[in-house]
Amino acid sequence: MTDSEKPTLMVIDGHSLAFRAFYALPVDSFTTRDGQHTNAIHGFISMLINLLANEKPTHVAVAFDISRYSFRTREYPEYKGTRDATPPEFVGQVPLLEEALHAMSIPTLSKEDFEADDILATLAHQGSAQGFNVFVVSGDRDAIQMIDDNVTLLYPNARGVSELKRYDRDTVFERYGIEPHQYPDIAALVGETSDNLIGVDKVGEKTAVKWINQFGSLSGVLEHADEIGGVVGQNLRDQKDRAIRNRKLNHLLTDIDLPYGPADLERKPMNIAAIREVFDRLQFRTLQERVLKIAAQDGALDDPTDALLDDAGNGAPPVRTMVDEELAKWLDTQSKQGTAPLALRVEATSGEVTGLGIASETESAFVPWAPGRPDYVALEEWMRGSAPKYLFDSKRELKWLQRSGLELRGIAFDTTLAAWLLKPGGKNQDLVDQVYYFLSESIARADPNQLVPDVEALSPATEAWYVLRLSLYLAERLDTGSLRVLETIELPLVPVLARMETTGVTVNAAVLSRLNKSLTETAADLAARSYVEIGHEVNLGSPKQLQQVLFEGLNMPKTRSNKTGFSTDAASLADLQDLNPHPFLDLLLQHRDATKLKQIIETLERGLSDDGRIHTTYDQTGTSTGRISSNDPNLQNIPVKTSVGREIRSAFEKGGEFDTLLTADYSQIEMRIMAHLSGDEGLILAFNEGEDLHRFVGSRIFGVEPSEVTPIMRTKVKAMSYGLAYGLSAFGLSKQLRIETAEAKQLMADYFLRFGAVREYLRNVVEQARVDGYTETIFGRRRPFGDLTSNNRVLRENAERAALNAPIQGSAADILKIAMLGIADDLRDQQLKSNLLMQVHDELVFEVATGELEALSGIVTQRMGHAADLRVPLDVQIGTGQNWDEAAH
DNA sequence: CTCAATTTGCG
DNA sequence: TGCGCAAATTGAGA
Repeated sequence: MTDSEKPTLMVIDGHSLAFRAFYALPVDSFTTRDGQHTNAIHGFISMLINLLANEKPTHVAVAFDISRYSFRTREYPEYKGTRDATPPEFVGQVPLLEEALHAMSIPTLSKEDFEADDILATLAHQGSAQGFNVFVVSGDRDAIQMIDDNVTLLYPNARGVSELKRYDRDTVFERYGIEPHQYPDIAALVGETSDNLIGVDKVGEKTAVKWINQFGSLSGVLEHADEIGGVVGQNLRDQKDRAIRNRKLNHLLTDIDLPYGPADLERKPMNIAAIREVFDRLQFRTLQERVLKIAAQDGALDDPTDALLDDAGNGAPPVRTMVDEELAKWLDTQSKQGTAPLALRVEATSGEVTGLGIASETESAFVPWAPGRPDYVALEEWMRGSAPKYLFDSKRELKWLQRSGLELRGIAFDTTLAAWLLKPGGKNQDLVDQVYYFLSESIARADPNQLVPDVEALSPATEAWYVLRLSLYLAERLDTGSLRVLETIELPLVPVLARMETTGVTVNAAVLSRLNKSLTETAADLAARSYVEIGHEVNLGSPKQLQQVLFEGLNMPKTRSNKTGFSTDAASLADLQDLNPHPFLDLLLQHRDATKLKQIIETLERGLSDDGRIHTTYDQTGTSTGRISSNDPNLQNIPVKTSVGREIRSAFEKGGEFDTLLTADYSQIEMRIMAHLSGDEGLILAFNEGEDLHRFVGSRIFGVEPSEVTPIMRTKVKAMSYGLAYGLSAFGLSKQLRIETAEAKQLMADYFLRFGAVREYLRNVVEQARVDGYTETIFGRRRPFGDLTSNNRVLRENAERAALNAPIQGSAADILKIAMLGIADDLRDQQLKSNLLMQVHDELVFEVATGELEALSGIVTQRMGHAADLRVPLDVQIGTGQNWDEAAH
């Protein structure tokens, strides 16, 4: 067997290489948005990719130390004793690195009481004996002893891990003048500072090599210690115990028990979905591409050709194309087999349905669809009947069906919603991702950019079969609370949201256009005036250029710093205006205001359809807390706080044939939920008294009559109350109210003195979440939290604030959703023509059909007011008007 | 062209 | 050193 035919085993010392990467790469440049440091992971993976590409190992493993303690520290407690505590920024990266490696299907090894080096030595030893070419990758010089004719050491140079130097027998000889196996003898005499092993005084590498070459080995040297003259000879005789101890400790074990031998470490196809997930989380974009490229070269599972060969027929029932009687008969048979659900997958081209896939666990049918075709009576009956159907992204497909004139009822499962409930912070996955992620099977992803795809897309029928299997799997995975949220809230909400999107909301283009014109002038005027103030033009929209103007040109005091320098946000500019008044600052703020409003108007204008209405898309899986989000365009951030903002709202009108617009919103729902969840008697009383909340709380805190609460007091109390549910600190409160930190602290103390159960509750939420690993809303919606136990303070504290907010925000979201369902039911049952148009977290907007105002406001008040049974009432405010601004109260 | 960073709108 | 979002813009890098 020649060398090139031999299998190649590569074993890597995870800690030593990651640690070198940690110090070679700047921490600041490798940090995720959440504050997780990733420089060591990045450096390591980058190095690994190069190794995989260059050395093409057939077998790979990475070894990690479990702790800094091993049998060596037990024998000699000072071993490695001089090492500083491992930086916490590094420690947190190791588990993530292991995750990344597992996604790449690279096994990691560690063994209690042994060091990674011992694992490496054992594998290298076995590999060499079993006919492997072995590469040892380590930043520890002791690894030199592993080198033999079959074992090469790759050792990082001073510059980090980007370049590795190859050491084989010849190189070692050139460098040290000895055989590799003699290296520990040299090191024992010289000592190893980094391991806190002191050598024989005055003996350096030169002397040690000379002696070893003269006497063959350390024991030879010690035997002949008497023959060595001078001070070094005396030192050797005096200090021979050091050398013996060092030799014992730097001997790497080659016979420890491991779960895997070299042959078990054969490289396996990478898990593409897992790579995407982990690398997305780490925010490694370029690296992800490089890894995926390698994965593709290696014929990983998602390789298109592979997928076709392996999976197209792998378990999936053959696709039967059905029409007419055959289809009718098949559906009939299916329904006779009891209530066994079928999965439905809709195929559409530019919104028009072209085909349907229907599948049971054992059969799948494709139904070609063309508009106006008869003979689908049985199909349509099944679709609009209550027979359970399982779907992927049901809202989208439901809308396609409705556009093509097809009714669909009985949506009994949606894998998109289920996956989200399971992991509400995760990325939205497409069907291919889900199949890979949950079923560990790969299906081909047809490239939509290819005119002539080289991968045949799966039939909707086969896709439906996957949807069915995903549904069964996900239903198993969901806890009963989440399953109840899915069945009683999320699934019934699908048609409600679909309807809202399809209905859209009328927006007056003329109003928008007039506003746009006026704002364009205002902005230009403000810009020109601001240029005069500083003597030159500048791009007011560029924070970078503003930094130059403010901090270099005008020499203003430095504001809060961010990644690109110093902040120029509104709060910072307001601070500057206090410290260093300048007309430019006001003009800039006003210009920002005008351009922001203008931008929103233009987004709305672009979103306006031919029917004169804006059709947003609600993302039911867009948040971690249970809220829905709105996009294309976002109708949940339409200005309201300024007069120009309200003019924008006034462009939102009732449809022509409707009477009026009606808005309904919850007042202080989050505080009410806080009162309910905490059981705080004071807060509960406040809501039951029906008095102005902030006035009531203010009177308690400041010890005055409610009527004596001044506007300033009320503002402070309001900020305090709202901040509570977000984990606001005294510092943050002082910043927001522009008061001294001490006063903010006092305010918080006074608050908790009167409303102690609130603090107790907030503490408990976080504590419980730390134990459970998740938080829960009143209705059982869960949000997982891993970082509550993180060693990284930034990560941990961010998680703590999110955790104390999640049940509050999430329960509020649940409540409004439940109200929406009730309202939709009533509208249908009473056959009202009024439409639910928009949802803005605690507000609903309707257009009211002629004569329905009384009925509708009754329904809305009732359903919203009784969506949940809390220890405090839910207060609903209703307003009407010709447009959204007028309808506000 | 894509992406990160900044800023700002809403609840 | 305040939770949850979407969107636009700038500027850097591929």
